[in-house]
This record gives sequence, structure tokens and C-alpha cells, in this order.
Amino acid sequence: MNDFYESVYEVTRQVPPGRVTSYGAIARYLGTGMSARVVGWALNVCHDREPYVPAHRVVNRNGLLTGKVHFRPVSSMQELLESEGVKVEEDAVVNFLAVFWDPMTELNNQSPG
DNA sequence: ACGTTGACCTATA
DNA sequence: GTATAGGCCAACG
Repeated sequence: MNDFYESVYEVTRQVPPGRVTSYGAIARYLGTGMSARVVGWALNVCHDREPYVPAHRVVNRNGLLTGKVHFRPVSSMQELLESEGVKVEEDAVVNFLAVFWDPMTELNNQSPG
């Protein structure tokens, strides 16, 4: 698999439980060289990746579980998030701004507390 | 090789 | 805030 995909999974796995990030955030973190669409595709094939990729922790910039339709069962994505503490209503993350996790800000310059 | 589609984001009115 | 248009890259037909 291309290093690009691995990078996407790397960042996705970096997302802590109880938090969520957006495709664009991952794309931008990698270097905006690619589009957020490709990130989604990488996550689409994540079901075949070796380590477990918490793709359910990735939502669009609106916090909507647009990718839930690709989970089996479809409700697994929401159940997984809720199981981690992320409340979900109407296929949308509750308090998205609070649980929002940005790799380019969390990984680049981790606040010392 | 060409055209269409897709787990998206950004800019403009 | 809502609605419309463009860009980006990869995979499928």
C-alpha cells in the first residue's frame, strides 16, 4: 500500500477515544497536497488494513456521520462513538466543537497541559 | 484513454 | 445562515 494511505491511517489512529476529526484536517495535516476526498477513500478501504483504524472517529467538517453508511452495520459508527463517550444525534456529533481533534494542532504543537 | 462518481472543503452571492 | 459553483485526487465503468 502507498505510504499515503498509511499516513492517513497513522493520523486516524492518533485520534484519541472520545474525540473526532475531519477528513480535511487529516488531509491538511499531511500537506494539503491531496484532497480530503482521497482521505475518505483511504478510510473506505481501511477495513482491510492490518491495525484497527478508528474510521468512526472521522467525520466531515460539519460533524455529520456521512460515512456511517459504509459501516456494517450502518449504526456501528454511531454506537462506537457513543461507546467511547462521543454523543451522537441525528447522525451528527454532539458538541462537535468540543470533541473536535485537529492533528495539525494537536500533533504539531502539543499544549503542555 | 475518457467520463462519471465519491466517507470533502472552500469561495462567492 | 442558506444556496450555488469550483477544485482536488483516486477508483470504477
